[in-house]
Amino acid sequence: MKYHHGNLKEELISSACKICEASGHDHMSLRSIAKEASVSQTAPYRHFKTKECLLAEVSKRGFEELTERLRAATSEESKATARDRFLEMGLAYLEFGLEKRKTYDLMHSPVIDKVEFPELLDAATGAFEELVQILKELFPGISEDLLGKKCIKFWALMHGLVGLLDMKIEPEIDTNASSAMSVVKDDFRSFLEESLEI
Amino acid sequence: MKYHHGNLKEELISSACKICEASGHDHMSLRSIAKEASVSQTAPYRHFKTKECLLAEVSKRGFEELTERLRAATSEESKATARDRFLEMGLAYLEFGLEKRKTYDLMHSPVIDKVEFPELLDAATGAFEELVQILKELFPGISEDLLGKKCIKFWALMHGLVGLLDMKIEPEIDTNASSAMSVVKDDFRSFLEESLEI
DNA sequence: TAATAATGTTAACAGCGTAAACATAGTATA
DNA sequence: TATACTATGTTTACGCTGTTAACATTATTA
Repeated sequence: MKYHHGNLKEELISSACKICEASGHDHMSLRSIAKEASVSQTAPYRHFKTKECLLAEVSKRGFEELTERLRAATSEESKATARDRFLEMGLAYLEFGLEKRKTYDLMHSPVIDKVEFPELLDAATGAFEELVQILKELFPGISEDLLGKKCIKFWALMHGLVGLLDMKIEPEIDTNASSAMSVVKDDFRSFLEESLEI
Repeated sequence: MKYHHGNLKEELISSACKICEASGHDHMSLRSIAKEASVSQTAPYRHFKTKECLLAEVSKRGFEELTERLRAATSEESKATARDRFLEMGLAYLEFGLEKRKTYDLMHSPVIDKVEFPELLDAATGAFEELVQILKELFPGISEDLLGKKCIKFWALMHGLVGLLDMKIEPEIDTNASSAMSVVKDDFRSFLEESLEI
């Protein structure tokens, strides 16, 4: 066991990511992260000024993975139509939000003030840019105003859906049949397509 | 200063609400809440089994206020059309989310597991029910499936918008003019109306 | 080779949620 | 009315947390 770790910063981040997705960000303690990386509890302070800085890094990784997934979904290599690739992107967003729900929560948690972390803001904007690109392709020559509205609408709808999908707030309708949410799931494609209209 | 407070439970809740909206729920300590109510730091334990129970009560109050605002917005006393009252409800939701942003965050925070607090779940469902009612009025005889889809769509859109409205993730469009978000704000009515279609 | 910087550890601090033991006040019962 | 009981408050204490300061070890550089 050597005194100097060599790659501690990276290992702390991946330990933090692991703990975040396993237990949720409010159960992430600096000490548990340090322990996960087999290092003393104050070692992280050589690499991160505060706990929030480490959490910001985890959040940033989350946005980077989201960006990557969105990019893959809309990749032109798939030869599919722009509309289909847009739909794939919607699915990819939803899948990320549900699969990595706890990380997704951290990414949108007010505990990290994005204004204080420009790189995190960039990562988040990067994900948004994937949406902008596919919409520009889908609507060539679209006005900035309309593009903005479509972006916000899609993003809000997806973000809202992720938030609702594992909450149990549902209308008291058709309780013995499938829930309102599963209706959306089953019909996600038309749900998404409709979000293109405005 | 009498030993027995008389109305401590209520005062603890309102102190908690106050601190929540002032500082955000991750800065709410049981001790600071007790201090705000001028009482010893363990006094809350005579009224709440854990801190989470007190937070759940704050969250519940939030959903009750939201429900009240939605109900007021769609009140038939206004003599407006169902469509207009629906639009008012959308505005009311957004206003609540932005005005009481920190409470709104608590209400949707994963730190409180709604499944463990049936009364909280009821309060949240109550707000949702306001939406169900106005949509039933707006679309008489609507099928349960379609109603469910419209509910989810509206709810997700509103929830997503609140989440986005003070985040700075925006597309790089028209940077010298108004932001994409302000476009949505200016055109909120048509944005909302469109959400009725599906 | 010696000084310095980088990166680790240990010790200590105040603030946190919570439990246990105790104190006081209100209420029911004899 | 006296006494027991219950409800509701306080004090004390525990382990966990983020963070700082002081110290130890290794790597780098003059």
